[in-house]
Order: sequence, then structure tokens, then C-alpha cells
Amino acid sequence: MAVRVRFAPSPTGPLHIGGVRTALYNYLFAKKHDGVFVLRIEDTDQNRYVEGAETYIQNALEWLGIVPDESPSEKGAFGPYRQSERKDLYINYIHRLVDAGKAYIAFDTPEELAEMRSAAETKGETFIYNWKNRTALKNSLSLSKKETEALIKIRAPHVIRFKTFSENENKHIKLQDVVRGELEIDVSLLDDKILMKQDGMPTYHLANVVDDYLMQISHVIRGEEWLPSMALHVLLYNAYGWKPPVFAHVPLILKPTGKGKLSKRDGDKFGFPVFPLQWDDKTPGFKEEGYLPESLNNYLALLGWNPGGEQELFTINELINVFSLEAITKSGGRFDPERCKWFNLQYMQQADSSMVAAQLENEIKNKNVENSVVDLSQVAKLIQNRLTLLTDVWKEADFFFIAPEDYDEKALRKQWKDDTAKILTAVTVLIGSSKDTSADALSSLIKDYANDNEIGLGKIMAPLRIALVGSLRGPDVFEICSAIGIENSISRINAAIKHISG
RNA sequence: GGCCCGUUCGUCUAUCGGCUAGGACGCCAGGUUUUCAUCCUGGUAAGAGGGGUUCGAUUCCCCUACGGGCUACCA
Repeated sequence: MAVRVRFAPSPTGPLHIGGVRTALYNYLFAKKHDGVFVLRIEDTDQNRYVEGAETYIQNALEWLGIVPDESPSEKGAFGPYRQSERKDLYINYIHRLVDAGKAYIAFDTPEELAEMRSAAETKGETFIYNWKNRTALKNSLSLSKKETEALIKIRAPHVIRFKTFSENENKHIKLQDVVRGELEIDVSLLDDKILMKQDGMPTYHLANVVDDYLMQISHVIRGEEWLPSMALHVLLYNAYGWKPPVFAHVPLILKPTGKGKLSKRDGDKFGFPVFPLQWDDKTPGFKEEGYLPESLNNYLALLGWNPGGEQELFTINELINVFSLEAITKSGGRFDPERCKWFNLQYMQQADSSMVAAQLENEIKNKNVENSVVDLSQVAKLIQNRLTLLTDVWKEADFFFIAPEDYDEKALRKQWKDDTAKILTAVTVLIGSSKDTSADALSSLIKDYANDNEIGLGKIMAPLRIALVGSLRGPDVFEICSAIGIENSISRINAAIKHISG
């Protein structure tokens, strides 16, 4: 059987990190089996539709490299891929169920239902619209055919409900889930879910089942929040006489600490992104925070799935190779920002340094910094292995472009001695006369000088660094010297001497 | 409240009845880097509790506890 999977978000906001992982698993599974990965937009709720969300979802998947084979923008043979554009189709399928006596028309208003619910609650009971009370409520099962037709004729607001379970049927059905194994569900406890809303749009449940069937979806890989409705979905497949797909419910991603599902607010609270890309002006995404998509994929893949070995770093192709639904974890996983960062650090170190140079160029442009002497690709190579996030570049390289204006007090107290000014002045003379300005040449020049004059290298290195950088940080001093140029270095040293000693 | 799912170091996880319970993140300690970061080495730390089944249970079953999800004319 050909593998066809789908990722089916609703466009109610930015794609969440949990959604990203679900999409990733679908993608990996599809690619592993030479299958097709479908993106379907589930926009049946017109009230919750958010402008720009669909575009966001597509952009985010593209950034991550989890690109669908079929989607609203990448047409396939099973479109349209937006549920709002498939309305007529659903109506048709819903009426089939009504005609077959497997669904019915209900006239109860939301207010009436809410009232019954709260009435039941005050008695300590739960109101469920199902086989026990459906004949006592206002619907085509309790009303006569004439009454029903009359109501339809005057366009009385109504919904269509699924006759989930009837008294003479088997109460228990068995479900198969790849992740969880066999589940036995008492379907007499289920309610008669609404298939078509008052506005004529189908609900998620109906549209989802019909689309998965029509789009020939072979495996449904989705979040665990759908596990409770799996029985209903299987019942719907049965009602149509369709063979259900294989189901795999993946565990949820939980907050780093505390309780519950990871939410947008957690990102704000703990200072890490929860969306792949920036959504509104306030909330930067993983991209803007300097995470690489490969690293996010790698981290997320391993949060809730594990191939069994001790390997941690996987390219996307390696992930595709070893991915299996059976190896998905059963329990929910906490999102660990620290571990996520560690993965990014690994990928930063392996990245092409031209990416670092490009980022540097952006920063310089954004900050309106003048630069005519410093070679960006040289600096990129010097700082690359010091970066955790791509956006760390400025933090690690600012001093290459901007001379220090003040100097670290603590470092000065410890490292700046009475004779430092004299020694550094000698250093300026030395490097100023050197024809070879490579880091190696400067290094041996200074080391020879220290040797010949019996000056401890420590008396030179730390002050020199302070003079050039402003504090005790950064790559090798001579590399810095060489990168910013001799002229520049000398003027920084003189400025420091003037500022500190005199 | 009802229904469903889950439970191995703080976190992500390995183990598919026989282990001194392995790895990774984090943390701690050393080392390299005459700075800082990276990096290297070592250390820290776990089978929720109680019953069974078995020669033997982290692994299989039951109960309890705890955690999570669902319970909309939302997905």
C-alpha cells in the first residue's frame, strides 16, 4: 500500500513547536517509505480563522525543510487542500449518513444544551447527548417526519448529529494504535457528535475522516490530544464502510517545568521561542533567535522518539533512514531549552563559515557600523566555534569593528601594572615595524621580545587583550591584532594607555 | 466529576525476564586555551508505592498514587 500521510493544522495562529514535531514525524515517515506528505488546512471554523496563519504555516515548514508534496500551494490530485473549499463535498457525505439512518437532524439550540448541561452539573451528573436521551430531545428521531420537514421548511436552525451508538449494538470496540497498541473503548459512553454545524460547515471530525478517506491517507500520525476521539473516527469509517487508516498518536510536548502542555506563554516566561518563525512583533521564533532548522529538527525528532542507539546527532537523511512509528515514545516529554541549545551549538560548529560571515554582515549593516578593513570571513572563522546561536555573532565579534570605550575594571586591577604602559608602547613599536602581519608572525615577534627582555608573557598578553578588546574575552590576541590590522591595533593600544595610565 | 493515556537519573532517553541499569543535556571537579567560550577527562544522579506471576522482575498482571489529555455547533 502506498504511504500517504498528512499534517492537518488549523490556521488559528502560528505553528506551535508540538505541531512542528508532528509535521516532522509525518514527513520522516513519508520519505522513509517513498510516500507522499500532504499539508491540509483545516479551516472549518470560520470564527477562529486568523489572517496570515496559513501562510505562516507554509513558510515555517519551508524554513524547516519539511516541505509538503501536496498542499494548497503545491497542487496534487486530491485537492482542494483547504477544507473551506470542500464544503459541498462534506454536505454530500453527511447526507449519505442521514439517508442511511446513521445520522440525524437536531434542532436543540446551543442555549438549551448549555442549560441542560449546567442543570445536570448541579445534580452532580454529566449531560451527554447520546442513545440514552436522544429520543427525548428535539431532533428528527423524536419528532415525526412531518414535524421535522416543517421545521426544515421554515429554515429552523439545526445541526446534524452522528448516531454514535444504539442500544442493541456492541458496547465495546477495539482500536489499534501503533504507539499504544490495542485499546478497548466503551462506545456507549460517547456522545452523538455534531457532524454539521448550524452554519452548514462540517465539524473537524467529519471533515477529517472524509478527507483522509478521499485523499487516500494510509497513516494518521497526530498528537495525543486526538486519542479520545479515535473511537468516534473509527465508528465514522465503519458507518461509511471504509477501511480506517493506521493510527499513531504521538505524545505531547510539555512545559520545561511545572504542569501541562507547552504554551506560548511559557516561551515568554522562560525566555525561549516556541514558534519556528516570528509571529507578531513581540515574539521572535527559533529562526530569529539564531537556531538552525537542522538542529531544531534533530532535537525535536529525539523528543518523543528514539531509534535505540546512542547516536544523538542525525542529519535529516539519517533520520529518514532510521525513523519508525514503533519507536515513538508513549509518555509526554518536557521541552528542555538547554538541550535544544546544545544541539544548535553542535550544528553551528559544523556549519559553513560563510553563513556566519553573512550574519555578521547583516549585523554590521543593521547597526550602521563602519567597516573597511576587517575581513568578515576571517572573523567568521575565528568566532564560529564560540557560537551557540547564530545570533551570538555580535556578542562575540563586536570588538573587531568597534574599539573599546571603557575597560573592564576588575581585569584592570589585576592585570594593569605600573610598567604596563611602557611595555605596551614597546609592543606598538614592534608590531608597527613588522612586515609580516599574520597572527603567527606577530605572536613570535612578541614572544621573542618578551624572552629577550626577560618580561613574563603574562605581563603582555592580558593587558594587550584589555587594550584591544576592553575585557578578557575573545579569540587569540594575535588573531585579533591581525584581523583588525596593525594601524588599528596601535591606535587602540595608545588609546588604552592614555585612558588608563595617563 | 466522567472517560482515556502515561510513569527509568532534575530533563531527553536505552533496556524488549537474568545489568556493576547504558548514553545525552544540565550540574560539579580537573585539564587544554597565558583570557573567555569551545574542547577533553572524570564525577553526580533513576526503575512512583504496594501486591501478585516467576528460579529470577525496571521489564508481565492487578491496585493505589501522581502526571497528562479529552469531556464545545474548536481544532
